[in-house]
Amino acid sequence: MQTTGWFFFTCIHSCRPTVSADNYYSHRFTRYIVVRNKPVHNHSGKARIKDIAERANVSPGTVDRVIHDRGEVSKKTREKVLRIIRELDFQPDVVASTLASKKSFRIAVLMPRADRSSRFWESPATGMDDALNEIGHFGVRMDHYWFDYFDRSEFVRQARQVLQNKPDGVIVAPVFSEEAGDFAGKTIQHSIPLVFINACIAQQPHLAFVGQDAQRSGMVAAKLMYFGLGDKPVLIVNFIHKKGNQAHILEREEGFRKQYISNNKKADTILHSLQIDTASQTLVNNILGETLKDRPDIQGIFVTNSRVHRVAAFLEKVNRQDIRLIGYDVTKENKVFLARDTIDFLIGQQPWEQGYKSVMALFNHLVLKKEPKKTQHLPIDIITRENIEDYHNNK
Amino acid sequence: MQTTGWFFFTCIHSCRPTVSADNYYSHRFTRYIVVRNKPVHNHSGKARIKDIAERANVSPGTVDRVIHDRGEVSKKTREKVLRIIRELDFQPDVVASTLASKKSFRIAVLMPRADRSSRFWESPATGMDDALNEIGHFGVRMDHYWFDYFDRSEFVRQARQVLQNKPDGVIVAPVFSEEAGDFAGKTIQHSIPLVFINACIAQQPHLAFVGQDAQRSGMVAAKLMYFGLGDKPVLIVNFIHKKGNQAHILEREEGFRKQYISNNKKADTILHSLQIDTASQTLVNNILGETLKDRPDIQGIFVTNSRVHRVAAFLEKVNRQDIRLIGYDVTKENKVFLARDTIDFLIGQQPWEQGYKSVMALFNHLVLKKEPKKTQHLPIDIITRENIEDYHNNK
DNA sequence: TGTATTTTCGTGGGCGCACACGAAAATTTT
DNA sequence: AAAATTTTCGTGTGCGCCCACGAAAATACA
Repeated sequence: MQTTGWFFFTCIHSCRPTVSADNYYSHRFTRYIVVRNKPVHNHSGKARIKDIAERANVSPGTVDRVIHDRGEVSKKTREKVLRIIRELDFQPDVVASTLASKKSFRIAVLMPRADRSSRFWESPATGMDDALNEIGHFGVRMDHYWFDYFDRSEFVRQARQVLQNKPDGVIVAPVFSEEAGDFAGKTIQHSIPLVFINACIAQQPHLAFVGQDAQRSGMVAAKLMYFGLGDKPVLIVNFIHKKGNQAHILEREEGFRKQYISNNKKADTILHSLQIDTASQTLVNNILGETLKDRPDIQGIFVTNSRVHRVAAFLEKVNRQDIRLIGYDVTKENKVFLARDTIDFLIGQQPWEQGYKSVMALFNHLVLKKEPKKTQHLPIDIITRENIEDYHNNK
Repeated sequence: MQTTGWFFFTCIHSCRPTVSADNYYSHRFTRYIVVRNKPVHNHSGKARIKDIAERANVSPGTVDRVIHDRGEVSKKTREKVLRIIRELDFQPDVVASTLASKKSFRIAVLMPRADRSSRFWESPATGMDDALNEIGHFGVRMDHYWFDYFDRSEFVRQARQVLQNKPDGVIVAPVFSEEAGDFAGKTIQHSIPLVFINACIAQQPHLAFVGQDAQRSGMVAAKLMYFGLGDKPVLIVNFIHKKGNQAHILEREEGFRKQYISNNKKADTILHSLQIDTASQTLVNNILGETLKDRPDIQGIFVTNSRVHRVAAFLEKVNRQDIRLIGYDVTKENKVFLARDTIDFLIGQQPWEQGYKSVMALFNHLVLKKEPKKTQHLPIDIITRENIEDYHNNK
């Protein structure tokens, strides 16, 4: 890749007109003339179907049939062609191929819509759009099937729609893990490649998973908390809707606990865990208020998802900004409290990248025929008041 | 983008054979027949050169000449064609265009080689390679012009080489800002688009800058330091080679100071700054040893570049791991100390992304004819022992 | 051995665009 | 008004691959 530069370029342009010695074969009867001493590759340095055909003494059509496994080729020729393909390391020209086939790929995206309760899913969607913009020329199309983050039945309905429409590839956010598992199973049956975004159902076969290592993100949070607090007691808050199924949120707590305990030299570190199943600020205030009355020694709070702004609002209300607060995701609400330093750190999931990379994974598979990395863990971003602007800048 | 899905796809495939009603024009004399009521777009939904030609009553060749501003078109026809192009919102098909033109673009990359003193530049190179892999089909080539990070004259020599070879686009790491400024000026003269990577010379016109906001990264470091230390004195260490010119490294210190002071409520925060111009560990030990003897109250050290591992080694030697240590970049050496918690945080620059995005910026400009974002600030990564694995995972 | 099938293959016409070539129209010169 | 230029334009070929069509070769059957 380093040495193909200037000289080579000159060569391309000056030599081209004289090199194209095509049509070595002309008729079925005369068969093909094997041209010895002819360079393996044509001027562009890459073997073409025509080159293969010449070498194999067959027509381009036959080579094409072999390449696409379209049958109608005798075993013997097939093998000869395959051998030569390997010999010349033939790689079909994606550009020409796209142009000729005019085939278009449809990617179905099954993910929560961004609503007032959380705008989180806006960013992945943007990332997907941006990716599509770069590769749309290859005939890749995208269809969105949105569902409400808390509406299990809508998920199921939309999933059914997706299957009915038989897309060429699927991206799914497995918010409801059981139903998503079913869905994943079915895509496999139809041999539709599937990419998990944001969370993963490891048991189900999939083309790729793009998202964060939940447990490790919890560990990072613990690290930050410990850095600021040392061996002081910490409260963990899970906002979990009882109908939702958020395995990866629990993993975050697990990671946090593991790390925090291992950091602490003293044995009496107190980690208190709290489940809150409500969106009402008043109720949150009550619950937290009582908890803090019970344990006035609590110096830090870790919230395992983006609803950390609820806790922040509470802390400001009771004037306890001294308590260290760490949560997830750069949302509009959280940004306000981060700016005021009530929230100390947010853990970011690089949502834009998640969208971008999921599309790219499918693109690589469908168009370029290259297998993407199966697990694409995104960096765990730590967002502070100071770096938040960059975070959104180029997304 | 959302609504082109299934139905449309069906349409493409079932309608295609019957739609292609070409050759509406046949001879110069008969002129072209204006077909009324014919749909604006062809079956694929996008206008082609041929469609323009029909509408304008000219031949495809003429349209082509207009599109490429190749002259030989009367003013009147030219304007008519342009009007119709706008009307139909014609966008040339990049795929077909690439295939037909067989033009190749050469990107010249002028950046430091990764050597034993720092492997940092390995990652951007990888990112570039990976990007090239995705877009190489469009005839994009890349040539590297490496220089030694400390060798100003080699930079100049290589820069001259680049200009001599007249590439179609340039990516440069402006390590020596004066010389890089000259170079940038010259690329402009030759109207070669230029992308700054890692650091930027804002005065020079450029297509894009991909890198970090240096000052803000210093602020983040300060935030972390303050989170752990509160109002305690901190030492800032700059490893600056006197011959090098690293404006952005000084910006990091500036950002750190600004933030640290604003965080502190007390006025007596001590920030002590130290310049070290040597690679020798022994000398580093001596200098740091004396400094710490002078000011035993120092509780944290901020190192403004990747040579933080020197300080870490010292701290371990004198058994002062209690001192908080923050530096830059995930290098092999730094990783060791991060794993042992001697280094508390590393600030990452997403080097892989820097490489990837610089190439993509040029690709967008050269091939897709879309202007990339001019300033692409990457997120400021905070790397801890806990999240370091992900950081390298998919790069 | 001759005919009907089935298998295996070659050919040709695109895909949308770039570009060279030469011919027609417009303009200038005699 | 005819000839010589210059300007403007249409046509044809090809980029590398896909795919439909039909024809030749191989096999089966009578």
